[in-house]
Amino acid sequence: MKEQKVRTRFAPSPTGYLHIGGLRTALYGYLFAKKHGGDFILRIEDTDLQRYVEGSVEIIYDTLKDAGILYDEGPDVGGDFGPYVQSERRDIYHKYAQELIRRGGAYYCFCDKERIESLRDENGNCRYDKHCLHLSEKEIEEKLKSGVPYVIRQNIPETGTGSYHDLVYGDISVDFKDMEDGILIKSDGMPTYNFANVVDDHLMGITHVIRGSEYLSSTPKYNLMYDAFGWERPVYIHLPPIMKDERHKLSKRNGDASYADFVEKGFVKEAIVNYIALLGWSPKENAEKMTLAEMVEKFSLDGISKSPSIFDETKMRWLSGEYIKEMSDEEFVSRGLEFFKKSKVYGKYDLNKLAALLKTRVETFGEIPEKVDFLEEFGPYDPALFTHKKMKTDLEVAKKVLPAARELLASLPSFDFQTLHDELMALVARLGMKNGQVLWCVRVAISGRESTPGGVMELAEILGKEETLRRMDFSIGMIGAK
RNA sequence: GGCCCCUUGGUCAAGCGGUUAAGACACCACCCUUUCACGGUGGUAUCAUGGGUUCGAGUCCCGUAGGGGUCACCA
Repeated sequence: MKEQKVRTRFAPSPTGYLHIGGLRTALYGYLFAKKHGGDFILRIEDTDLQRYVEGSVEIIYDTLKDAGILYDEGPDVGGDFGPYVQSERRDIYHKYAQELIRRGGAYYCFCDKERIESLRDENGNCRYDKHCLHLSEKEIEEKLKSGVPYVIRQNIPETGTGSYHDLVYGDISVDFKDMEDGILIKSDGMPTYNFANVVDDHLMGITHVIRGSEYLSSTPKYNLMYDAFGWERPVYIHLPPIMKDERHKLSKRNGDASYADFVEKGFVKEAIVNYIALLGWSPKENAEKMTLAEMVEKFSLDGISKSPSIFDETKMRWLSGEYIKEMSDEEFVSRGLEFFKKSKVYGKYDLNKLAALLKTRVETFGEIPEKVDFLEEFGPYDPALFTHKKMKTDLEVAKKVLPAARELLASLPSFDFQTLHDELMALVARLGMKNGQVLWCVRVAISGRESTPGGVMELAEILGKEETLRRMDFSIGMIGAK
C-alpha cells in the first residue's frame, strides 16, 4: 500500500454563525490532518441559495482563524484543487452527473410535484418509485429538448446491503431497500449535498471524511456513487453530537450560543477551543488544559466516544479561568480591555494594578465590570454584611472596629500597601481582636460588598485616602457607631 | 412507524474478561491565609434493565427500556 498524504476537510454551509458543533468538527479535522502531517481544507457548501445568509462566509473564515484552526487550502487562501466554493463548480457537477448516468448510477426524472405527492403512504412518507428510470432514450431526448423541468436521481439497487467501516462507530450496514433514489441535481441545476460532497471529496483528494453522525446512515448511498464511478472510497470518521441537554442537540436554530457569542461574553478563546476539543474526545493520560499544538500531538481516534455529550458551560468557564490565571497583568489588561472599557473604572484607575487583583477572582473577562464597579459606586448596603460567623464578627464588633480604624487611617501619612498593612495589623493587636474581625469589617465598610477583588489594604490603596475616609464615615454613620 | 446508532456519578469521562470502578468540573467539609479569592487535603456520588456465555462481565451475546439520528429539489 502506498503512503498517501492525509487530507481532511471542513465543509460548512454559509447559513449564519459558526456554531459550537461545527467548530468542533472543524477542529477534529484539523487535528487529525496535522497529527498525520497532512492538509486541512475548507470548502464552502453553498448549493442551497434559499438558506444562504449574507456575510456568513466571512464569519466562517474569521472564526476559524480566530480559533487558530488554520486551513491549508480554501476559498480565501487558494490551493490546487479549487474552486473551493460549490456554487462555482456547477459545470463540474454536471459533467460528473452525465457520467454517472452513463454508468447507470443515476437517471433523469421528469416527474412533477403532483406525481411525487401522490406517492405518499399512510404515514405521510413518500418514496420515489423509479418511474423515470424506465423511460426510453427517445422519450428522455424529447422531454429534454422540449424543456420539461427535470432532476437527476441516484439509481439505488432494489436489493442488497451497503456496508462500510467507520473509524469511530465500527461496521455499519444499511439495506438498499431502505434508501430512496435521492435527488443529485435539483431542477435549478444545483447539486444537492448528496452529490456534491462525493464529487468534491474525490476531486479534492480527501482521504478522511470527518463529519457529524447524522450522515452515518446515508453514507452507503455515497459509497454507491464512489463505486459506480470507480473511485476509491474515503475513510469515514463520524462524530457524536454535542447536546444542550440530554434531549436536545446544541443548535443555532434554538439560538444556542455560538463561538462568537462566548468570545463576546468574555471567555478566553483558547479555553473555548480547548473545551470543545474535550467534548467527545478524551486524550490519553488525562490531559485537560492543552494548547492547540499539544492537542495535535495527543489527538487519536480511539479517544473519540460514540455517545453524545452535553455541553457544560460551567466547566468551560473553569478552563477559561485557568487560562486567565496564568496571564501576566499586562496580557490580562490588553485581552480584557474591551470589558474594562465597559466598566465604570476605565480611565480612573491603574488597570495593571486591578488586573493583578482580578486574575484569581474572575473566570471570564465578562465579569470584570461587576467586580470593579463598586470602586465608583458606593452607597447604602445591608449592615448584615458585617456579620460573618467564621470571622467571628458582627454588627457590634463593627461598631467598635470602625471608629478606631477611621481614626487610624486618618492619621496615616502614607497610604501605600505596606503602611496600611503594618498599621492595620498593629491596630488588631491594640484592640486585642482577631485579624478577621478588623479586616473583614473595614473591607465591608469601604466596599459595601461581601466579596471584593482584593483585601482591605489593596482596596484602600486603590481608593486613596480621601475616598477611603469618606466611605468609612458613611459606614460609621449608617450603622450608628461613633 | 421503518432503518441506523448510542447508554459508567449532576456533567465531561478512564476502563477494552479478574481494578478498592481512574481523573476533571460542580457540590460539601477541613487546612492555609492579611478579610474575599488563590492554593492544599479529604468527602458525597456512576456501570439503564432482564436474560445468557464464562471459574469470573461495566467490559462479550440476545431481549427490553430510554435517548439520538435519518427517512427533503437542507446540508
